[in-house]
Amino acid sequence: MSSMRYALLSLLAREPLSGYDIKQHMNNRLGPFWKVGSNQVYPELSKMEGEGLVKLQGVEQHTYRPARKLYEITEAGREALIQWTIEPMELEHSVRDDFLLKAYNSWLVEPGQMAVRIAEMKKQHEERLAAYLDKVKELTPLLETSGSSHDPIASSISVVEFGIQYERLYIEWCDKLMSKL
Amino acid sequence: MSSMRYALLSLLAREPLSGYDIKQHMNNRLGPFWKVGSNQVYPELSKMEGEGLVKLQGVEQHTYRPARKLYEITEAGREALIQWTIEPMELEHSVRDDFLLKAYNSWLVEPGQMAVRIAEMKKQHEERLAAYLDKVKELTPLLETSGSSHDPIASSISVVEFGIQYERLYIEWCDKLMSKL
DNA sequence: AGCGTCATGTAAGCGGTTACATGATTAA
DNA sequence: TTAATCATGTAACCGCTTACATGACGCT
Repeated sequence: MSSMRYALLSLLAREPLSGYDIKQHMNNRLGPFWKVGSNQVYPELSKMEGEGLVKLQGVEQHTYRPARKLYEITEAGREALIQWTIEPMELEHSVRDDFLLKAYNSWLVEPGQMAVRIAEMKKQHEERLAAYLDKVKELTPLLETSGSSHDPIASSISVVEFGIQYERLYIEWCDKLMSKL
Repeated sequence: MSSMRYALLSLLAREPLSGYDIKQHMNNRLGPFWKVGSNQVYPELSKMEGEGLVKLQGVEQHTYRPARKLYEITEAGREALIQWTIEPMELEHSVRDDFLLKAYNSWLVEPGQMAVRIAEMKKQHEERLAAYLDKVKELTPLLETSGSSHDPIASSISVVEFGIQYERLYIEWCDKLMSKL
């Protein structure tokens, strides 16, 4: 019932991966949208294997290295993922960002100290924006020329573009906050 | 260490409230930015009272109704809140929105079905946007004419304005998704 | 008669974070 | 020599969600 398992399936629907790969993809590539710890990945993969949503494609063994267990999605897994994707949903407590809460308290603190924090936050979001822009540059040439809506790259780009717009809005908001001090 | 307690203190820094009030403020007023359950509010208030961050201002008793315990923030609580607010922080896994994950899977599903979900999501965000706009209209006349950065209303407006921009971006993004189908 | 509001709280469970454990290799 | 990378996993903890419990009033 957790959406975490669907995040794993989302990656496996595109290519076979090991638990380690999945962790890396989420923490580095798909960036800070979704993160996982190994504690979640490995047990969840085992569980899903038991339910037939995922199966072992093979095990790579490089002499000295630990065995690398490659998983692939099954037909049942694909269908479960599609089902979940088209399932109706309600939007929940959207943004639970500590910095928003701090901004809510900005009237309590000295403007000078607040300004430092705003500048720091802005910088971090600028870095994230830059990373997302790089990501788009990296993905765009891989797009199918046909421009089909069934191209996974197109879906990836849509999500990253959300991230870009989000970071831009955050940066603008920081500027506005700053000017109000 | 949880930021939840600072959310409670943030409200109490503005006015004395009961546990019930706090819950209502978070779930209705400050809207879907932050939500709490009673299970968290009441034990946390007790704990904070024990730590001297908050104290009982009095207990209202309306014959038939349950006793209403009004809490106010202490000087120590105020200082703890200010400390937390000006503390440096790093930004974490920002947006963990199920719908983004679903968009990431949109290449797997029929455009027709996806279109329905996008339209639904867009509508929900439009409703939220309308609620935020109302909130700003309600807050703006309460602003101090001086326009001081120490006015809590100004801080409230900043936060709601973030929400407005966020909802606008989300709506635009839904439109873009739709046009790509 | 039944549901919603006010007002306090408790109990159970799960999901996610942080840390730990192993063990060989390669780079600073 | 210390740290990081690859690769799997386990253990402990904590915060949050959902549900339950009480009890009188007021509205439909």
